[in-house]
Amino acid sequence: MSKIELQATENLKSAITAAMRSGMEKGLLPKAEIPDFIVEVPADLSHGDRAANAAMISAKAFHMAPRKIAETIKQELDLGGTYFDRCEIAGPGFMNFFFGPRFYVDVVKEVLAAGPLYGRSNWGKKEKVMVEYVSANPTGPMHMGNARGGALGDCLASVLDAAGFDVTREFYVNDAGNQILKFGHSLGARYLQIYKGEDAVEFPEDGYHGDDIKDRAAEFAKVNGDKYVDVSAEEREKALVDYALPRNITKMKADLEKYRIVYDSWFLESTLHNDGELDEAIQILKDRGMTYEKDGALWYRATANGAEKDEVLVRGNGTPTYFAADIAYHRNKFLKRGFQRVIDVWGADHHGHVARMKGAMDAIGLDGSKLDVILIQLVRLVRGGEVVRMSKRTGKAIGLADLLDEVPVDAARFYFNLREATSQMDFDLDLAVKQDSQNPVYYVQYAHARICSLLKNLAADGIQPRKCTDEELALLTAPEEKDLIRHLSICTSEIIASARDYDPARMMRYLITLATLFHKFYTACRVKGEGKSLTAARLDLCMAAKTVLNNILSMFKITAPESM
RNA sequence: GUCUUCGUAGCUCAGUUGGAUAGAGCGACCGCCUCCUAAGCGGUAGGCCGGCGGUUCGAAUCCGCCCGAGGACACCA
Repeated sequence: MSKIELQATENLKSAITAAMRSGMEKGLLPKAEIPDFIVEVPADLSHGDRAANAAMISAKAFHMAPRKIAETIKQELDLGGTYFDRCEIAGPGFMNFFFGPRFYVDVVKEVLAAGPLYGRSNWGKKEKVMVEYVSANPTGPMHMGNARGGALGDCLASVLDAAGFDVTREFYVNDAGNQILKFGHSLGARYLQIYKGEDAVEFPEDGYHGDDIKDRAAEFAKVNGDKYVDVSAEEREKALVDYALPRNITKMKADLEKYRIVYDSWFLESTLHNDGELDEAIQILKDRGMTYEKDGALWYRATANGAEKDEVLVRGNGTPTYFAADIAYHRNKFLKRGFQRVIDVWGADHHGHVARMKGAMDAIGLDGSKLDVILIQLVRLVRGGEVVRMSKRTGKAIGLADLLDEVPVDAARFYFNLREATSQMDFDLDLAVKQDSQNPVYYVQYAHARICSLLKNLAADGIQPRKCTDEELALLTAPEEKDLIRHLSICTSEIIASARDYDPARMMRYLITLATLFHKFYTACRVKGEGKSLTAARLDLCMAAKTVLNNILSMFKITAPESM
């Protein structure tokens, strides 16, 4: 658990508050409530390491000019218990603070002491949170939306874990309901076509037209021969679904594992139908007066929770809708399994579903505000500056498996997390495989490889990293060294911010900046061949940078190569 | 039409609950390896923050209207 940077800010805040109180007691400032001011990292670092707006924000309450207030605070300020050793007043009344040498020494020591745990915190207080993502339809292969959702959901789960949440990753398998019937019809038609000819059997208009359906039907025929040709459609389709579905799910698991996504649980929708939870959920809504019957269907009074129109729970033909199952599913997450917070990663096309799911949670007696939905915007694949829709090889839409054939997993995971979920993005296939500085994946990995190479080089001369004394670490005073250390220090708060905003892309930006600062340090400061103490101190700094690079890359399941 | 995500450098995007001269990467141009990986570093050029109003000491950020792009509005999932 890293504390120094958070502590530095907190202590400074207390010191400023104390200075204002002292000013009031001496009659230098009017006795008034101290407004809630902030201490932040200034946009322009040349201004200082931290900036406080205390003077400006108090101007109204104190009826004093901000600069005058700032002067008084500065005069009364005791920085003794903080990591700061200097304060400057600037602009309209900003107070800028500068770290003293002890800060830099302590950060390097802290990173090295914490090692793989550096950056982790208890911010989430072990709250039980579920991240559900991908949850692709098991009737066919996964598409690009699943690829982006997979990278984002998986990395978000990691970020939450690092920020101190108790995280469970889940895949919801839609192995029941309408689309499974459709799946069965499609398989049935393809199976019969094998024995009766393509023209003799009509393929359902709304069926799944993909080749994967043909392939599964053919596999099934190879195993079972024609013995399902003359049985009832129901029996035939059940046998086909029972054969194909587990194989599709196994294939999805395999594809996702290639993508380095491993779930804690695969939740089958069918269990909700089979164990009565679905009926239970519908019954509760009935009991609460949230339903009515119309045109032979059972409706949910969504309009009671502000929705524009009501929704069907059970169709006229007696089968429940996806929506009904989803209510039961989310009730299961919250109530049966005790998740305190549930995050769903969905495609942007589901956005109409968000408000009514939250409303339904309230309607069923749970708290809809504990359900957060991240809507992933569209991905366009681009090659040679042009949008590509179809795979050249298969002629079909490019899927997750196709993408991973073409692009390294490292690049895919990196790229999909480079942008916020809410922004539409272009995935440049040319860039993702390019092995040069245009490609941020390599840029970051190169920083790690450079450190490893440096270590090898020094080891050949018999120099190993060792624990430096405070005096030795205090030699790290070059601007490039201080910039790098300062960036290392904010790792924990960046992870927390990332978790708070559900924005793993923030960590990718942190990582790129970290690489930049290391490369600058590397160019400006030599490690090898300096004095013994300075070499040792710089080596420690390299180890600290390597540690943080490693921690974040492994958090995102991107490899950190020893050499490139 | 209603809802929703957006609009910032040539391109792709940052910009943290309103703050200091609006940033980065790529692309363009110019430099830097007798020295730990040049997959790197430095420099130059490039902006009416979509537009118009409003709130504020202060707006890329908040509010309203307009313009433009993507997505959603099923007894589908």
